Amino acid sequence: MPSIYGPVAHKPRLPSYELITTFDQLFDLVASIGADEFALDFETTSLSPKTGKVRLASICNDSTRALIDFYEIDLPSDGFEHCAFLFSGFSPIVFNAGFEQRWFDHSTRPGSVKCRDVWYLRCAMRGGGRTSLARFAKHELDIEVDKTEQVSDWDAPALTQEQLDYAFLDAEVTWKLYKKFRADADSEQLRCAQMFDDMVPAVIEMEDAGMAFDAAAHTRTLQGWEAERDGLRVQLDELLPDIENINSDTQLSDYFSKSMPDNWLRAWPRTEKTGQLSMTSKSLVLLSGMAPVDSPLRTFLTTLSEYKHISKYCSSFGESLLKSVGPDGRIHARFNIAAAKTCRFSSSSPNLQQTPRGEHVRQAFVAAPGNMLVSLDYSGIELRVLALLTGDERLLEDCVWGDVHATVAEKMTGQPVDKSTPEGKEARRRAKAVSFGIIYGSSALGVAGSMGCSMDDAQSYIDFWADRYPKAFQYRYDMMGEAQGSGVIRMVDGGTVWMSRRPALPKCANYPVQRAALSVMARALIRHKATLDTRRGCLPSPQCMISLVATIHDALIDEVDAGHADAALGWMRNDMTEGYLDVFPGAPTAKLVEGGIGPSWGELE
DNA sequence: AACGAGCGCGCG
DNA sequence: AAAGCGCGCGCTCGTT
Repeated sequence: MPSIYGPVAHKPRLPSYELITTFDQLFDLVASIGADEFALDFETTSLSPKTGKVRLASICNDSTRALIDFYEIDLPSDGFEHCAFLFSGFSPIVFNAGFEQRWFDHSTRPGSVKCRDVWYLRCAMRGGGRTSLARFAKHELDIEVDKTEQVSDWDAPALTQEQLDYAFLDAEVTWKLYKKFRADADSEQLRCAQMFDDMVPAVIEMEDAGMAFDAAAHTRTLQGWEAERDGLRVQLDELLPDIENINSDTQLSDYFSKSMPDNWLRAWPRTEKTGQLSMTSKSLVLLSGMAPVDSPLRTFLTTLSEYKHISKYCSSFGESLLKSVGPDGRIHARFNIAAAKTCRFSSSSPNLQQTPRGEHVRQAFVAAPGNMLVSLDYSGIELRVLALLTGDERLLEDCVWGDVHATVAEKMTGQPVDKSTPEGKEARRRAKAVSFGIIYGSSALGVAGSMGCSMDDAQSYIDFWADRYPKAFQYRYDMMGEAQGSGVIRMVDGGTVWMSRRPALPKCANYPVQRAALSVMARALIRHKATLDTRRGCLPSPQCMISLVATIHDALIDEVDAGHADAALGWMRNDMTEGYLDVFPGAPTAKLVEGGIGPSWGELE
């Protein structure tokens, strides 16, 4: 078949590449790559294999530079579908592995091609984040990648020279980036990068499955919020009719700056950048406490706080969540691997990780008819991994066999804590704030701020903590020392995180802990995906559902056929336990996970 | 009209 | 320099 592009020879103005238009050429190309590493990039006619095709694949390493046009390949139809198997056993280097992986999995046995992500390699070496290939290339290579062709028509019978060049450039840039980071990577960092790569199949499963959403029930919930919001709005308008937009913190700040006496303005917390009066819920409650009981001002401030709360639900978790529901009645959120600096996941479109626990939002995330949701979370995982990272026997013992917060509370108050009394609950809550302060690297100032106590009291609480858990306490300073000495901190999974020139204690203290918790979840997720793949292969009826649907930092959620819910819970418990042991071999597993089964996210027993 | 900064707040 | 970690998103407001 003659090529519509004419002679394959290429204009020299850009680094040349071979245009592949026949199956034989492709076969030879793949054979010539052999075991060598190579970068790969697809141009596709849509974002999903369900609705589109792979038009181009560009391949680049030091000895091979090729661009494959699958519309030209001399096969009956849809070239890529029939050629993808040629890449079985290969591990292409890509940017944004989830994308290329989906197309391979659609056309070959899932997992037979395992994409490796150059961005995850960078994350393993420097710490996580999100970027585009263009920004990545600009920052690391100072190469400008013009992305205007990215959204061009990749379905056109004949592609323009610009389209072809752009397509190849992405693979070339990916290869250059990979070489740069691979040259500096040590084996531990590579082990970490592989962990991120290995998470990709689980993430694809979660994103593709989505979570069923009861839009009708949520619409009723939203109507309730809106009625409450509108009622509060009427009250606010009656109390302060001269504020044009009650939703504007700036206008509120201006109003109070003019109308309130100086002693109020001195007490009123300010915002960080612009110094206007803070309108946080905390500030409003603080200020309302200064106003006389039943005064209009007090009523206004408390009502404003309530109004802002319910407005938040309306704007962030009302219509926008309903709009996120796909044609299949499910919400397909994204789970972004290593998106946080600590390489924790982030979630977006929508951010499932910020779904409110209250106001019946989680009840709208349901299992489809005939299914149940199965969920477990690691209990107190951050304190637990802190104990394991530091070898603090007493902290570990308290995490595993006791109640850390109650123990710290007893230490702080000098009295036994009865969790059934309000005093006991309050003491435990305050102890929890201290322990979190330690994990976050707080100073006495921070602890005092979060607990609403004096600096002296806060310091004494911290001293109690340091006395009981000396190794865990000392760890924070060890990590700061490591950061100051080397500029990086080595994480438990082998990855490293670049720290700023003068690293602050809070970050040095927290990053390794937050990262260790992520590592545990990552190992659990990888194992659980493998378990579900195996179990699905043994099911009597193929339409019987067992799927990962979400991870919320320290929790996993599956949706499963009701008849398999108990079994799935057991598999999940085992996978989460083994994932934890992958990171901390031999660690105690008692009371490690808790959770249950239910018809919705909000009703798990 | 589009964009970014700033703020606030939901979650772990 | 700030000094309790990590996110994403909706809103307002000034700039382009």
